[in-house]
Amino acid sequence: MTRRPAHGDLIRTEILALLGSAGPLGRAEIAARLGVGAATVTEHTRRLIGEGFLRELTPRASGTGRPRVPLELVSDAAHVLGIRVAVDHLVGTVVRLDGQIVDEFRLAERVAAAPVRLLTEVVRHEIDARRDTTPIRGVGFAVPGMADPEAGVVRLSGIMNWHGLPLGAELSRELPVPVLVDNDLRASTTAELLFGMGREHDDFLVLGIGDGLGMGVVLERRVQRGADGSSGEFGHLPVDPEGPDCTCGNRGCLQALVGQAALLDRARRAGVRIAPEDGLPGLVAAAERGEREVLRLLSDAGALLGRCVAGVVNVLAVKAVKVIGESHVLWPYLGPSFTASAGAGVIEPLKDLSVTVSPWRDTEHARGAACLLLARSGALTRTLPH
Amino acid sequence: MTRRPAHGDLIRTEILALLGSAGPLGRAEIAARLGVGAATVTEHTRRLIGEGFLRELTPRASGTGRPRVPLELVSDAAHVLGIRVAVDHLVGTVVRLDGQIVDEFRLAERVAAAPVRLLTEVVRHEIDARRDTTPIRGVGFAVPGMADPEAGVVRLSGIMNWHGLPLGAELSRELPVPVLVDNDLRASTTAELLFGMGREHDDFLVLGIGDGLGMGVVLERRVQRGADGSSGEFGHLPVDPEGPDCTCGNRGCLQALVGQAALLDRARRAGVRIAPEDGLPGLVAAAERGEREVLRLLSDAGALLGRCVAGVVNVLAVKAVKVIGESHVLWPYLGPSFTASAGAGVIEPLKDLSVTVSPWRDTEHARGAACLLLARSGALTRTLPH
DNA sequence: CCCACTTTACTCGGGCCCGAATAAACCCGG
DNA sequence: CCGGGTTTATTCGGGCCCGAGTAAAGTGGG
Repeated sequence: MTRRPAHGDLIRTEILALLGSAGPLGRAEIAARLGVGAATVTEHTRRLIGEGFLRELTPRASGTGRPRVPLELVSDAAHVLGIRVAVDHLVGTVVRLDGQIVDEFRLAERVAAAPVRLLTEVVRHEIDARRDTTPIRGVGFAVPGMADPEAGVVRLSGIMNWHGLPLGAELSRELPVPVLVDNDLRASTTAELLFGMGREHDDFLVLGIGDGLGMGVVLERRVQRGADGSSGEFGHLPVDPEGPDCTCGNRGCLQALVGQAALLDRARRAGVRIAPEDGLPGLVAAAERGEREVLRLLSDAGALLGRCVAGVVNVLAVKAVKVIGESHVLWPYLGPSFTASAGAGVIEPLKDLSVTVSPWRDTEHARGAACLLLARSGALTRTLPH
Repeated sequence: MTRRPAHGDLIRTEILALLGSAGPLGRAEIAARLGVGAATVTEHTRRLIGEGFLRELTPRASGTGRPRVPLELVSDAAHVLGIRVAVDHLVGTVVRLDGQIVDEFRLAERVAAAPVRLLTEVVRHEIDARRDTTPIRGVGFAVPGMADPEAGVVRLSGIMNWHGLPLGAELSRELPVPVLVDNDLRASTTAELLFGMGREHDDFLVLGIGDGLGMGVVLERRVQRGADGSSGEFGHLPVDPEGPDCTCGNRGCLQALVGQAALLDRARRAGVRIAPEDGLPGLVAAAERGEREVLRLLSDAGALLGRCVAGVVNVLAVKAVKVIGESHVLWPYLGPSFTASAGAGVIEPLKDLSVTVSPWRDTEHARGAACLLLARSGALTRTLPH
């Protein structure tokens, strides 16, 4: 019976994201596209203009009728910082209101042992360096593992060895700006909702293929979190009770069969020569060389992935899937069988399932982390530190 | 960007359902349990009392402080009719505000060919018969197949041979009360949300085991519908690409492996003697006799089901599953392996997944259909026909 | 018996969203 | 150049929800 707040400013956020991705629009068109009353748009835009987030352009007559007044997002009115925390490095991005990255950096630090101290240091440095230009209005952190964004707690991150770490609270104490923490894939899912798939779909899945396999779920334009923020553990979908042991303690998880490590392992055991130090690139290279075993392995993996995704698609009846993650470089080899198998496994009314893959860089989760802030535009207007 | 209405009166509905299942409560306690402001409860209860749906009981001092004024649901203030439409019969229930069934009937009619005429007739008769007692305020229909409750259209029901049948619109024209149409499992899921699992969980799954296999999904106290209301097709989860053909046209669907028909078929092929005319009871009898093959078959089926459910649980991070459907009579034989396998397939933080089975009768979907009305209490207060 | 104290319930002002009515700003044709 | 038509934007009143403050109705101690 816990009534979960829709963490306010939903329409504000939608207006900003719409103008950020679809360019200047008149108020009437904003209302139409968002399915919102015209009065609501007038009221919100008035305030957003006052806050400097929007700007009116000169009216342009469009044939007949009163000319619309296009509203433009002032993209640089606010910047937010997004940090992706990985096991052996950090990626940071400075992101504008329209979701575009204006700056990025990478640090080869292992933060697992003393996350609060190290992250505080990095963020403080970045905030200070930008004090004289567009100031940073908030920081988002994308972490691997199960993170509860409401509480700002990392419930369980095996790879970081964190258990119930109250990262949000501790960083909030140290930092002069709002702090949000979420799972890395959900962060990128949020970015998709605001600036990617969300432009065309209210319901979609985000399949994250990388070290692990994750699934972001968006239903009715809400990123689903599940109990304690532990949703999206697609990699631990049980596939084969007789399958190999998984890091999670169970057997035959999807990830233990077609995760990155599993693919490498199986390729090597099939006799493919991949040097220990170049994992994923080695696999790609082998595929590019046309090694039969690798191609078959990847094709089978794609088919299995497609079947599992089809299962989720059938249950939730979504019409679109976006594929992201560092293993996207394998997509030329996974994709065909994935698409075929997903199509074959999906019920008739969903046969036109759209599967999208787009270029992926390490910065994407960091951008997603920044988008956590943009998704709660209310956080952007808190008073800045003096 | 379609903004979906939360089909109003959400709090009204929650108040009625809470009082219907938890007995008389003071306003303060209602507010606390629903996580709603006290002012909101005052305002709503005032109106509900005015409408005759609630009644104040005599204040009872509870130790110290101002005595609470318990509010009681006037269960018989309104009745709704719920009709389950099955391929070879109809089940009707008259349901009170608290979700209890006050009357039920069963008709061995095949309505597939002329549904509007037959259903109109049945409902009109029932409304007329009750005109002098508590009048019927609305009718819900639970149909097999994909139904879009917003539009009231049955998109696709193979078993009824309906394609895009606008049942809601046509019945609305013929009937003097509000009409709602939904998929049968989602109807029962709605009943669970109001009066069952929903009392303890905001997020849960409803596994429907019967002729087909379905899955109702409740997230953040909302019954998910998916695109065009076609969510929940758990039975067509692709399990084995080499598996048997399924009625849906694909191969190796879960339902083709462990649906009722599949189980019967496999039992017979394993040499178990079950008369053609007693399907499910025959299977139960064989299991009760302790036939090895049947027990193993059912145990394997339970394990497979549990694994598939675990997959969905992992992705959505729900903490509870309710099992309903006519095959619940098999649960003594499916259940143990189901529970074990679901537990084994679920990630660590979800290991305490609660699996509940409760007695099931044919009337349940009909009750669910009635609950569709109760879930939109606004529909109950439309002016009655003269 | 009256006065703190506690708990419950209500009132009030404000925020947010909407639909309908109104105003604004243009086109064009006579 | 003026009024009808059209599209855009704003205003206004109402519904719904909330938090904070206030009133109500009891208890128990001095």
